[in-house]
Amino acid sequence: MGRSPCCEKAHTNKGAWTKEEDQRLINYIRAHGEGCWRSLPKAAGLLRCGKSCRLRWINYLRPDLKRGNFTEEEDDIIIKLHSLLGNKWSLIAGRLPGRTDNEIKNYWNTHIKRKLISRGIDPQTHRPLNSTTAVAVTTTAIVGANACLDFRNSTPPSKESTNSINETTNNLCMPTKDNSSSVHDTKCNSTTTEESRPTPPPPEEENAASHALDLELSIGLPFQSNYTKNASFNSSSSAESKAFFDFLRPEKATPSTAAVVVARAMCMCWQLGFQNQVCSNCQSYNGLYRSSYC
DNA sequence: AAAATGAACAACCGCAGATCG
DNA sequence: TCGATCTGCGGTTGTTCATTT
Repeated sequence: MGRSPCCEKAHTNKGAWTKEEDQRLINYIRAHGEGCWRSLPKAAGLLRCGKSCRLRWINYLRPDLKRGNFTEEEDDIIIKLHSLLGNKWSLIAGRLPGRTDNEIKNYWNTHIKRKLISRGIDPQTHRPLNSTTAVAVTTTAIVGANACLDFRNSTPPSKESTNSINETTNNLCMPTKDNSSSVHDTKCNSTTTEESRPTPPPPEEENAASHALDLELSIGLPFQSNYTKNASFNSSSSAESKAFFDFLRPEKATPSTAAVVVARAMCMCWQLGFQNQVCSNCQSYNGLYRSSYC
């Protein structure tokens, strides 16, 4: 069957945009707003594919873009979010106002990757480069546990996994003083097996992962919002898993969805900025409940 | 000064999910 | 319910600029 091409390729320009093309696109969007990228080129008098127009606008012409170098703080946020989300550039970009997914992706590939490697950290796994065995074992363990909160998988949580998340929510926790534990220590109080514990990373990784960084992913909402108080959470609710993914998209997230999601997926230690100490509840440094709860 | 090399960034491509009729 | 279409995402490629030899 196959799909029709997004545009008539024979009559479209490719390559770098000219100033005139940029101006036409800006003028059109100012007058008519975004939307219907397919018909936009013709309407705006551009010999470009709709996708190309969209990309140009989003990555380069949008007025709210923040150009210029990334700050150290942005670096830390990107690293932290990447460790949670993987290559979900659009989600990461959603947490960095003024930055685009493409920009972050490029920046990751050209700067941060190298930075992490020079620190002896695998940029994909965020673990020490020489601990591949431990990583493999850990990964297996997590997958075996249905990876209930594996953000690196773009598939929304299954009903079962959402259930698991529910069971671990609203538990206030405070960090322990166990500073001897590693960043990724998995002293899970349930079924995590001994062999699933990863090798403790070197102190350097702690910096890289920036555990002390409070990203305010909770948007500062209290747990006891009306939603969280009153809603009878049906763990198999698709609305809830939708809320989770909406949360990761700021333009879609509402205060209620954010509160719900944070309450369900993140431990309180995350919100309180205790990520530099192992938490007695979630048993991790990153505020994420371990998959062993699943 | 010129060529070679590497880094940075813009843009393209193909795919998957969402939406609509 | 299903197919067609649209949109957005992530990976990859191509081009430009800077640095090194």
